[in-house]
Formats: sequence, structure tokens, C-alpha cells
Amino acid sequence: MTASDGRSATGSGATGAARGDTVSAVVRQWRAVHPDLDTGPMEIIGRINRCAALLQQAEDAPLRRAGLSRPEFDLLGALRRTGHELTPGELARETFSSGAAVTKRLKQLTERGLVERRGDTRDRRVAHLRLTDAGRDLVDGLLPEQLAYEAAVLSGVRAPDRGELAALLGELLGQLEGRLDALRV
Amino acid sequence: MTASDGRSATGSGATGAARGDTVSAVVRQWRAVHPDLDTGPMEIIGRINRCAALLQQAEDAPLRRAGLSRPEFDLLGALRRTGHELTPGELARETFSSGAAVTKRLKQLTERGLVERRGDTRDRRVAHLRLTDAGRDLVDGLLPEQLAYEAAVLSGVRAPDRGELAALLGELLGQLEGRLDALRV
DNA sequence: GGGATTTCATTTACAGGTAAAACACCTGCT
DNA sequence: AGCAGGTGTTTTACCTGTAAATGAAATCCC
Repeated sequence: MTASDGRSATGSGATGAARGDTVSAVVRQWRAVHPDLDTGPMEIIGRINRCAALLQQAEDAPLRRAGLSRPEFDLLGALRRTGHELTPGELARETFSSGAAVTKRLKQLTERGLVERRGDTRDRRVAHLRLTDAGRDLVDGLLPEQLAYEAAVLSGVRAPDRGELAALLGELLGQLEGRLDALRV
Repeated sequence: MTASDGRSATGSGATGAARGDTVSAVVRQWRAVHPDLDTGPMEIIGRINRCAALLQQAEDAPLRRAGLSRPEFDLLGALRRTGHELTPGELARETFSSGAAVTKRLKQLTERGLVERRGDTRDRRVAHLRLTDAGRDLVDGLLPEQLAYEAAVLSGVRAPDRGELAALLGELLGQLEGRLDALRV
């Protein structure tokens, strides 16, 4: 969440919402202490981190009622949206988590009867996982709730701005996913 | 990081970067399975979460070299940018973390000689924390590196888009910080 | 002034993640 | 066939964060 990130608007400023959020306050503090530093990146990275933290808290509400954590829901969701069985390794890649984390989640989710495993006949190392009926029903019941909740959370931003924001985030994310490995110092 | 979030562009689309990032792929999968659902929020929330996860990994690089985690750096940064002593409670608020987490971090950071505590004379429950010279030097040395690194990470996005992105994120964050409590279901 | 209440910080017990090692199994080479 | 090396998954040890309980001191208020 990077509370130390933040920076004053360097220029552009489409809708001019530079005042009012905590990040801009943090940025002003840094600029007062280190006037020479280019605090530009904080305006983006600090805000992304802070938004993610706040959204995650809020987002969890509908999930918690179902007794699921966000990573657990992600795993179930991956199984649901791909429509076919997945191996633990594929699930790890699909949900961007480590193999060990997936192993633990699978253990709990199978114990709860939401997921079933089936051993591969050819390669006895791998397992194939699929949702049980209960698991599929849970995801299908939860997803509309979840999306409605998210829509409510975002409703404070005007519709055209939402579209632009989504597009710009897509641009950034595309860059990050493509080129981040190269930057890894 | 919400790998289950994602949704196809509903309209607008400024720069049209909807193809290419993982979130748009996830959204397409969901739409194939549940064509009736409004997957709009995923385009924003899913991307924010994924960006935050990727940025955090990348961002940590300069910090790790100094043996600091991001939350530790946030704590030191809060002390540096405010310029005065802070109590544990204030530090918790300033870094958006729990009191218990701050207690643990302070313990380690004081052991490492980066932070000093001083008891309050009036109220013997509270302590006042400040950076040691070593702590201040560490932050001042690290911050420019950190910012340069962040700038490099963001350099893939064109400058005017960066400004717009910062502004839109500011708008969203302002909304979230102001109205999120009210939404807490 | 002294007990009830509130506030601030820390401790405790625990849940969840990670990195590295361990396992189990497959595959290619000789 | 048999072994070297690679791959897929799980296990282990550990670290960090959280929630809830605790401790300690201030404040309220009769």
C-alpha cells in the first residue's frame, strides 16, 4: 500500500482530482522535505496501492459472508471460468500465486466439499481439480453479488471516467506484464 | 490480486488497450460462461489489483537491497516526511496499518538502530518515535533510488497518459476514502 | 477522591503466505 | 534396462499480519 508514495500533479490533470486524497497529502509532505526530488511516480503507484488496499477490504464483504477469502474465491473462479479441470500448477499460474499456496487452499477447499481431485492416469504426479456441484453453485451465486457490490463501490466515479480509467489501467498493465521481467534489477 | 476479476470494455476506451493484458482474457472467459453478467467492474478493480501485485514485486527490488520490506520503509518514510516525532498510534494511522503490526515493526527497526523511542512525560502509555541519524540517512539515500526505479517501471506509459491516469486514480481514491465506510455492508 | 470508562499500546494465539527442501514420478540418453 | 536430470507437487520451517485479550494509564463524573 505504500503510504510513502505520492507526489504533486506535474501537469496534465484531466479532471483535477489532485486535492482530497491521502496520497496527494503525502506527496506534499515529501516535496516539502525534498523539493528536488521528482515525486511523479508516487501519484500513480501510491494511488494504485492505496486503492487496491481499500478495495480489497471492501470487496471482501460479500465473500466473507460465504466464508471465503479472496484468494480462495479466485481459485474457485479460475475453475469456473475456464470450464475444465485444472492441475495445481495451472491453478497457480491462473491465480498468480505460488504452488505452495495453491496446495494449502486446495486442501481446505476439498475438505469443504467445494472442489474434487482426480489423479492423472498417465502421470501420477499430477492431479486434476474440478468444482463440485456445491462449488459451482457457490461461485455462480456469489459472482453476481460480488459484481453488484463492486459496481456500487465504483459508482462514485462518473461513467465516462470509468471507461477511461479502465483503458489506461489496461495500458499500464499490458506494459507491466510484458516488460516487468526485463526490469527486474 | 483478484484473478477472477476482469471484463470486456463496455464502451469509451480512450487509448484502446483492452487487448493484451491478462485481465481482459479473464473477462472474456467470464463472459463466455455468464453472458448475462455485467463484468464492467472487473476491468477496473481486477486491473488495479493486478497492477498493485506486479508493482509491489518490482518495487521491492531497491528496498530489498537495503534489507527493508515495503511496510518497514513506509514506516520510516512516515517519520521522515512528517519531520517530527510520531506515536505508535499516529504511525499506524499514517501507514494504514494495524497497531499490532506497527508495534512489531518498531521493535525490529529500533533493534536495528534506525529508530529511537522516547517516553512521553505527561502520558506514560505513549512513546514518541523518531529516526536515528542512520535511519534518516537510509531513507534519504533510498528514496531517490526508489523513485528512479518507479519512474523506469512507468516509462512504458506515454507521459500524457500518465498524467491522466494519476488524475483518474486520484478521483477514484478520493471517492473510496470518503465514502467507503458508508458502503461497508 | 475514587471507581467506571475510555484510550493507547503490547501480547498472545493463530491463519496464511513464502522459499527452500523433499518427494515422487517421468523422460531422454547410452 | 538403468540412471541422470527435469518436472509437478507437497512438505517444512519460518515470517508477518490480524483479531482478540491484556495491561497500563489517562479521563469522566458523581
